[in-house]
Amino acid sequence: MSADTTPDIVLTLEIDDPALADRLATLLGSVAGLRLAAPGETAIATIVARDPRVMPEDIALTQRELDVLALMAEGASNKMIARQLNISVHTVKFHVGSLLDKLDATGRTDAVAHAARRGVIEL
Amino acid sequence: MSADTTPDIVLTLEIDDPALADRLATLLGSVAGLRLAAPGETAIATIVARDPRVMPEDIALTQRELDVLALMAEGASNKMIARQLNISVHTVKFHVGSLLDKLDATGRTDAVAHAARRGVIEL
DNA sequence: TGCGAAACTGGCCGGGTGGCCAGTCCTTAT
DNA sequence: ATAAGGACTGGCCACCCGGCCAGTTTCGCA
Repeated sequence: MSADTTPDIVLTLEIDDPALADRLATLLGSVAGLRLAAPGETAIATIVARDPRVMPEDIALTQRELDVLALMAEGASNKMIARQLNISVHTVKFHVGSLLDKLDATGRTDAVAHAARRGVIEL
Repeated sequence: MSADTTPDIVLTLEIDDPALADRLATLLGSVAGLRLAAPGETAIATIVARDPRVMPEDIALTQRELDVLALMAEGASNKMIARQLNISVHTVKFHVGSLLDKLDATGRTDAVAHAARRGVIEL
């Protein structure tokens, strides 16, 4: 019955590696001031550790490609991107084409999805 | 010089609320077996707590819209989606149109990005 | 029993998209 | 000097996308 005004910090684990999840659960279980969420309970924060399987190969994108990619993720059309970056629509298409190649995507939607998955961009 | 075979679990914090980040950093700092990552160091896991800003209002999507949305996120064209779901391209466009409305998106790329942000789909 | 919502389909059309070709300029590496 | 790669631009063209119109069927709910 402490008079502590702040309740425990409730955490959830989203960890692919079972062994790591176990170690963390054990370590955190004995820390006063925080605890793991009960089933169904909504946590205030989440500990994530995804399999870094496909991560290692980070695609080498040029700065300009990253510029275009970011605007693509915002749903911008080639025309809008061209205006934003002060370049021609043709140049935008050129960069988009390069992105489709490097990201192994079939279209701009696929490119954004792939980039997000690989952590190249943040949605 | 302990003979412990397992090194510390290295964590990073990605927390919007500075106060919460502080509390967590303090709590975790005194736990043996884990520590926060040094600047530039790559962590094995990340503790995330995003502002639950737009989260509360979960968009009401029909099952069919979810089907279409999932395939859109895979970069599928309307034609491919139509074949997958055994419906006509017109029907696909119909559902895509509904998705653009509900997700307040300007195009399919934007729709997928919005859906991913709102947790409607997982990339 | 009627009414709305969801799912489905068609035609039409302007504008967007992506692929292909070719070319220039500039900077860095060999 | 001589590549080599990045950024940039143009034209051309088949195809896709999204918006508009209109229509049918099926289901559950009042």
